[in-house]
Amino acid sequence: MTPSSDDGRARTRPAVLDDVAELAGVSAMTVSRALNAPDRVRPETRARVMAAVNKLGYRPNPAARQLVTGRSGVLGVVSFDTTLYGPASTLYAIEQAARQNDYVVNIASLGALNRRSIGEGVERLRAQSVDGIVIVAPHESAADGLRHLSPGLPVVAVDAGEDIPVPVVMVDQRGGAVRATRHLLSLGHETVWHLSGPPNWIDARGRVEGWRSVLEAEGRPVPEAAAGDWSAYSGYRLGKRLAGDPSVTAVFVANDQMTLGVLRALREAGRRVPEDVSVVGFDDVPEAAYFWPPLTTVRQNFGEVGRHAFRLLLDRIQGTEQEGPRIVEPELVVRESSGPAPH
Amino acid sequence: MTPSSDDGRARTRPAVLDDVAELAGVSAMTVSRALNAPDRVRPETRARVMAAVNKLGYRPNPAARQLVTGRSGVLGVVSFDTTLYGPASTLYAIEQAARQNDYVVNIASLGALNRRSIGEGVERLRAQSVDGIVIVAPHESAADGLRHLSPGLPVVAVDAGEDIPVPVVMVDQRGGAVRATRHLLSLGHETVWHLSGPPNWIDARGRVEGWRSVLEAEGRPVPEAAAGDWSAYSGYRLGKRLAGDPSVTAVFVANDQMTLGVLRALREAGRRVPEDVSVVGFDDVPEAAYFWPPLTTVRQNFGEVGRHAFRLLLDRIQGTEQEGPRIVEPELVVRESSGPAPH
DNA sequence: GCTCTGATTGTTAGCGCTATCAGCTGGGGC
DNA sequence: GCCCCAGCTGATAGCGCTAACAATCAGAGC
Repeated sequence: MTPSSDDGRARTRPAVLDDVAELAGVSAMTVSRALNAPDRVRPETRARVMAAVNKLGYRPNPAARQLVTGRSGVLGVVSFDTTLYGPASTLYAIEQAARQNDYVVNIASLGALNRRSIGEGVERLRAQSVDGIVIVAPHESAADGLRHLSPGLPVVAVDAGEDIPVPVVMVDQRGGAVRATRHLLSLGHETVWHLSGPPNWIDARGRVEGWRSVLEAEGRPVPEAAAGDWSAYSGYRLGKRLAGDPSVTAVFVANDQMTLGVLRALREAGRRVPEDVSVVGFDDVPEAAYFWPPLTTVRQNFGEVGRHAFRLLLDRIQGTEQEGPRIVEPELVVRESSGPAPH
Repeated sequence: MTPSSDDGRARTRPAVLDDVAELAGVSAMTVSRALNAPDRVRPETRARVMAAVNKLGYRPNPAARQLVTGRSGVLGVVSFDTTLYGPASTLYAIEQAARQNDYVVNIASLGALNRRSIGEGVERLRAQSVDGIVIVAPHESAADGLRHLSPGLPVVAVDAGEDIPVPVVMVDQRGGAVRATRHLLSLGHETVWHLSGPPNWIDARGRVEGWRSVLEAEGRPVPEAAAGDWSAYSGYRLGKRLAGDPSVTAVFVANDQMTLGVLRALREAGRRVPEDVSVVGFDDVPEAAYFWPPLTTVRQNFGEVGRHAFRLLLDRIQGTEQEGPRIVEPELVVRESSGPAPH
């Protein structure tokens, strides 16, 4: 199992293929085959080789292997701020999927989101000879950056909108927003206000579109949407403005963090949730069920997104261009922050 | 800047060192030097080489370089659940620091925390020939796993407790808990209850110790601490029990997520915060200021932790064994969830 | 003029592995 | 008996790069 230490001599350098070959009494090539294509070696020989491998604690040198095969077994993930729940969860899912397929994951977090930084992230990974890249950056600059990619490396994107020269896995933001808005209308609210995410974020846009489309289809007044920056602080600030307007009875907020701020603003203004105002968030972060009141929100299945993205990338790397699912449907989770419209 | 495409011929294979050498009219070695040790090449020659590099869009092959130098420029980070705020922030900081020093980061997230999984994570990274590893796993099993590491690879740990055969960067959990507890006592509370994290987590233990030590030093009654699992749900469940006991006027909770659950439990029981019960959390997640009421909590500077860990690892890789700071002091952030004891 | 020195460049070899083809064996078909 | 083929193993070469040493050259010193 572990390198033997029972032979008295101190270990000088790590074992290489030739050491194993010598110990097993075969050629280096046979060792290589025993490891990489076991069926092409007689079982008995294979057993001898494996014994030698274990005895010496041999580990293949990936650099040498890559040099000759051209593949590294490493995937790159370019992402913005992996501290946020969404990107972190997606990254996590990609990493899990990658591990199960014997890939490791190399990350390039971006300090800022713009076309240049995306390009830099990709270049940094490419310089490491990754076999493929997943770009998690649901921002319009990402779309922009993706159009200027140097070719020759499999790339897939997550939540990058349409009109992109690479395959994209996305959550149906629009659909999620539609569900949230319909839910509020179905509770008797005359219309629904919206606090959006930053307008240059792809998913923020999708949510605005979904929300607006429902109101328009139903012939409801469409209040102006104010944009936050995803933070609880921005939700609080915008929420204070909304709280002062007694005609506001239903608010759909772009994410759960902002919603937390909105809830506080409403409370400070003495408006009860859901009796006076119904609130619906987006994401379903693990804490959403413990907000006060427990938050009705739209759950994004980031795990599924990550797994699809990995699968799509793997297909491109292997040239097996089967079309996997690329749209993940979010799900409305009704809790207590939404209720019947006050009369 | 970009590979030239003005030469008419279609690009067949990526340029290698010899291609650059030929175009520049020098030997391969000179190109290598121009790239890696610019002062050892005449400026004029260097300029010719760089021109050829740009013209061909040449990128060094890291596998080939690694094969001969023995260094990969890759660091590994082993971490448990990078979805959580703490690990995610630490990872992020490590990655940023690594980037600034021309390292890239490979991640190995663990699905479970036990001795075997830690070993597997390390092995997986080691199999990729990383130059060093940071282990972010503040769990007793990590400590255990660290004692069984195969040697020969620089490793540092984050929050791994004492008694570990590798250098450790840690947040002074004890100190943070002491500050939180003293703060509550200073507000006139007779004693402080504690809801802890899982007992086999190193930092959960440190917080318990700090809390207990203050109560003992002050001769206050030491209530039994109940253990949660870091989740808001567990905080809610444990909080309900505390909420039923009217003698409870001050609670120190092991992290902010659990605190969110506690706040909800108290509210449901009709106990006001901070008028009836003061609550202090730990971590200062970005949302803590928007809890209701805004949360008094202990801020951990994960960024600093990550940077120190990287620096420490780099020192070990380079053999420059200067002692950097290894303890990061957390800071009490007083907001509105703590107040004077009721009489 | 001649040697010596330092700056610059080139040559050789090899890092550890696998692709490719060659060699060897034994058994089946004729 | 002979050939052929499949099954297994080995020899050789080379992936792209850099460490180590060798070679070259101009100018300094005598």
